[in-house]
Amino acid sequence: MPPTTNSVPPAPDATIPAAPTVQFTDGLVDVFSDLADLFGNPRSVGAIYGLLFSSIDTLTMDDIANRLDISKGSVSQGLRTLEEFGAIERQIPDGERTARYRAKHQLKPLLAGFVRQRLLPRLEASSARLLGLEALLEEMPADQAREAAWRLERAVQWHDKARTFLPLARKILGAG
Amino acid sequence: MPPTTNSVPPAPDATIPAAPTVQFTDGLVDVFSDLADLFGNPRSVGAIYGLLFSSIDTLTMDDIANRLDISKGSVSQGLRTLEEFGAIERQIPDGERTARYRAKHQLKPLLAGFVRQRLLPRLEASSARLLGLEALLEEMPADQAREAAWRLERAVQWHDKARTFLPLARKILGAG
DNA sequence: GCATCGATTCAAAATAAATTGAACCTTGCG
DNA sequence: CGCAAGGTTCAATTTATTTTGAATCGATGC
Repeated sequence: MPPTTNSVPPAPDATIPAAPTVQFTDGLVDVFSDLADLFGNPRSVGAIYGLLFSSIDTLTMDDIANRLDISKGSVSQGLRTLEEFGAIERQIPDGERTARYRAKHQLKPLLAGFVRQRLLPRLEASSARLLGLEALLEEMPADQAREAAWRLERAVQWHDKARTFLPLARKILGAG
Repeated sequence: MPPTTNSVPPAPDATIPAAPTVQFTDGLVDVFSDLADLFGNPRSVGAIYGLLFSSIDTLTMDDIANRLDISKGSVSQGLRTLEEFGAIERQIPDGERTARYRAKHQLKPLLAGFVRQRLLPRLEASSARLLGLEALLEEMPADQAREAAWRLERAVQWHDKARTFLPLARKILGAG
């Protein structure tokens, strides 16, 4: 065994106690990855949020990429998404050049941002499409038009209900 | 032009009026495909529901596969999903062998089925995972454990809130 | 029994989505 | 300026999901 090796030998007393903390973070990262996936977001977005959520200190892009073992590109995109949602905060300490990130630990911003950025736009696109179908009713034979009309109305009602419901949901859930 | 051709020549007066009705159905199929996708289901599931939703008559598997131009396999799977959600009804008329399907035109069964079949199981899996992390707290250094504990509690609270909220949402939305 | 029709299954193919990483901006500083 | 560090973009790749369709199942009637 060469005495001049560069490798860092395991320092039993110092490093072993860290393992549960690492596992804990990994667990939260996994849970948030699953949640992101459940709601139609890339798992990496959830992973980044989970890591920030579990971190005491603020983290840089490189910290995140290294810890999660994903590319800087993914981290950049994921952080952008989370910032658009309003789920995290960016800060650049005075005199430094690299940005540091922290998670907001409330549910409300995350939820509200997700609803605003992802859900509502698509719901509204569907609503608009439905309204466009109304014009067809006049061109249809009368008997078919009658049947079509109430189906269309039903679908429009759903959309309206969903659109008015989402802000309400934010309020009910948002207290956490 | 051979007078004995088999091809069906367009009968202007009879077929042209049908076009708007076809367009109408296509429109609903598209909208429901988008909604299915928005909620993490295959587009074909939405397309099938949209077609049934817009149809006056009940349809068979073959009707659906032909009209949407998708394989019987996809239709079989999509119909199963929709039946599990409770969004459609299957019936086999007396003396016939092929099943016929109709959409339930209420939002409630569709929503409730989706929540029960897709959302809750995954939320509960996450909750269980979080509880498993509690055991790690005891093995962590005290200062880290304190920080970890309230983060974990926060995440658990979200899950609990979401789980109790979903049935409520069903009630509020379900009236349509 | 056995032949047929309707329906389901699931491995393979096609398609869609996420991730990578190298090229490219942008900013701050000498 | 010109350089370098930090960050972003996006075409190419990898990975995940959906769809297909041939094989199979199961029920019905002969």
